Order: sequence, then structure tokens, then C-alpha cells
Amino acid sequence: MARTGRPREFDRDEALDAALSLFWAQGYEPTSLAQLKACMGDISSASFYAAFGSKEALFREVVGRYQSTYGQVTACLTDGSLPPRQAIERALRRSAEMQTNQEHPPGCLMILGANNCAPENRHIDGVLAADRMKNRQGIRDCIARAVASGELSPSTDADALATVFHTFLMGIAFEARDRTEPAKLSASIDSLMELWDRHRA
Amino acid sequence: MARTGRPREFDRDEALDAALSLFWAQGYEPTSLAQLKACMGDISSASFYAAFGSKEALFREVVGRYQSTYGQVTACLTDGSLPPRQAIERALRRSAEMQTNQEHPPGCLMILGANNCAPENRHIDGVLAADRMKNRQGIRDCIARAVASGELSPSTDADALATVFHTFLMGIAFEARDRTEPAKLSASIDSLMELWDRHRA
DNA sequence: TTATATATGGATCGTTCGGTCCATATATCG
DNA sequence: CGATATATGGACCGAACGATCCATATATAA
Repeated sequence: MARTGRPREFDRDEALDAALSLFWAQGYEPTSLAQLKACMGDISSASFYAAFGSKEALFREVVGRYQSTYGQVTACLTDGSLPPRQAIERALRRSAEMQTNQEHPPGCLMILGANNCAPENRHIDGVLAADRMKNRQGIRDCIARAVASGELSPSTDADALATVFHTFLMGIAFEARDRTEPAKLSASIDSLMELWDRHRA
Repeated sequence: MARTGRPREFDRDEALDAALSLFWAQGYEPTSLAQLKACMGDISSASFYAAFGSKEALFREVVGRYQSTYGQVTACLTDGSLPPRQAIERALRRSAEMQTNQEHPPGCLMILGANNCAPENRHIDGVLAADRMKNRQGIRDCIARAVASGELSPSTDADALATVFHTFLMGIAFEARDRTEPAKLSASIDSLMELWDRHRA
């Protein structure tokens, strides 16, 4: 049984993707309803609110979409079947490649999306922060696994090493936005991964 | 010969510092004139514009003040009299300490200050980006010096290593904002600096 | 004292902000 | 055919935005 009522005249998914790009490029707060409605196919206020509820609700939906697509570049961190070193290296490489891909805005929505916020919008960063903490924990778990398995020396400061990788991962977002070439980032990941090898048992 | 006219009733320097804190905490765009005037001592619009010209002019002045104070933590990168390794380590340590200091907002104004911007304010990030590039170049020069002096192996990929340190330096800003403990950052710097030693000749 | 220069409080400007409302259009269901 | 449900264009809302203006206050200079 099909849905009753007048059908929507725009593609909701396409509109969501357009909003994703705009939020990605500008962040939450500076992105205005007028810009959103324009890039979503010149839809009216009524259509916008009927379909998405509010700017904040749209952003949350955008974040969910980002996480289930672009954000998957770090999913390897929680894939226990992957060797820990490979999981971390892959997360770094895929993040760098994804964030410098010219087909979408540079950088990472989870890191840059709600960075500058007035007090009343501070909570918007909450869902993004949760995502960042998941990555941090994923890196930590990888290192803990490697120490437990004997791959890394028992004297390894797992927390410190995890912070190195995670801080670097966050830095990638800004490098990407500052248009650092992908090749440079890739070479720097080569270099950083030597740190892992230095801690081998 | 003293200045003519009615004297200003607030301290311009104190007001500038207050504005610095607010911009640092919230970034350029989400910080409103109303907030600024309030934190600068409940000054009026007339007083604000007479003293500072515009929101953008104030921000530029704030950036200059930041650079000549807090921003000096990376000045060691361009101090040729410092051993290169020490210059980089010091820049990282001082940045981490400064950015996690509880006496002012967390993170780095140069990195986070104009991160989310609508198209018409995109240029605001220009002066900040120039500062970031100076740091990047400073790190590069340190490494080039170390290779030239024979401290680091001639086979060192200076560009890659410089990108590692710079990306990590940028990441510190996010870590600080996400309230990563200073001790963790410090330990991670210990760890990262081992990468330098690995490249010794 | 008078002229000049600057600062102040406070009203006000036009614009944009996120969001609501309503009459109308267009679909399905009975 | 209604009856019902949803979408649309577009007017409109109050609030906040950055910025300007003006009459008045208060300093120095002549």
C-alpha cells in the first residue's frame, strides 16, 4: 500500500547529500537555512521543515549518513580480525585519502563540523565528540591487543602511543583542509608507522 | 602633549584581552557583537566601533596579540641557535602545555579560530593560515638543518618527517579542546620524538 | 572662555537568522 | 465521487545580526 498524500517533488536522499556537502564545507553554525534550501534544490521552508524537522535534526541525520559512508574509513580500528598494526595504518591511510579526495569537501566532518559554536549550540559537538572518542578507543584497543599478543614490547606505554596516533589522525583533518598534498600525507604515514616497529618486542 | 578629547572610560588592552578569550573559545563567526561588547565591559556600540573599527578589525588585532603572546610557544622553530631536535620538541611541548592550560580557553586560536566560516568570511582564515604555514616551514627547516649537519641520516625523507611533526602539532589543538590530559600529551610527545632518533645518522 | 577633539549612551538601521502558518495542489483510500 | 493525507509556494514571525547616527559629555589647546 503506497503512501497517501501529495508526493514529495524532490529526492530526499539527494537533498540530504547536498546538505552533507554544505555542512562539511562550512560547519554547522555558519550554514544558513537559506543556503541549505538553495543547495537542496531550491526547496521552500515548508518543504524543508516537513521533510527534516529543523536545522539541528537535519545535521544529526547528515552526521549519521557521514558515519555510515565516509566515516567508515576508520571502521578497521574496531575490526578484531585485523592485525593491530594494519588496522591503525589502514585507518590513517584511508582517512588521509578520503579527506583529500577532491570529489567532496576536504577534512573530516566529525572533527571540523561543529568546531566553532556559540554557547547555545555547543551541544551539537556532542555526537561528533562521541565519534572521536570511539576512534581514540579503537586505537587504544589495537595497541593493547598488540602488547597482549607479544607483538609489541611489554614496556610499551600503550596510552602514549595511542595518543600519538590519535593526535596525528586528528591533525590530518586540518592538513587536508590546508590542502596538504595526499602524497605528502601518505609519506608521513610511512614515517609515523616506523614508531610502531620501534616498539616491537 | 597628551591626547585631546574625552578620555576612554575602559581599558583598551583589557577589552582586547577579553575579546581574545571569547574569540578563542568560540571562533570568529559565532562570536557576536553583543557578546563581545558585554565581555569587554558592557561597552556601547559607539565605543566599540570608535575603538576597534569593526568585528573583523578587532579579530585581526586579537590575532596579532595572540601571536605575540601565546603563539610564541612555537617561536623556537625559527631560532637558528637552537639544536633542531630541541627546537621541535620544545615547540610540541610548549604548545601542548599552553593549549591545555586552564587559565584560558583550550586549543589554538590559529588553528581553530576561523575554522567554520560562511563563504563571505572565508578570507578571515587567511592570516591564520599564513601563521600555520610559518610553523610548517619552521619544522621543515629544522629537519633540513639536521640533515645538513649530519645529525640525521642523508636518506631521511625530510618532507615526510616534517609533515609528521606538523600534523601532530595541529592535532594537539583538537586534543586540547577534547580535554585530553596534559600528561597524556606529554607522554605522547616523548613517544613521537623517538621517531627523530630513529633517523639519526 | 572658546574652539576642537574624542567618548558615551542609546535609538535605530537594513539584513539575515531559524522557524511557522496557511491556502492551495496533488496524491491515495473508501 | 468524496474524504483524507501529505507537499508546495510564499507570506510572515520575532529575534539577533553587524553597523551607523546623533545629541551629549568631557577632555586638551588656543
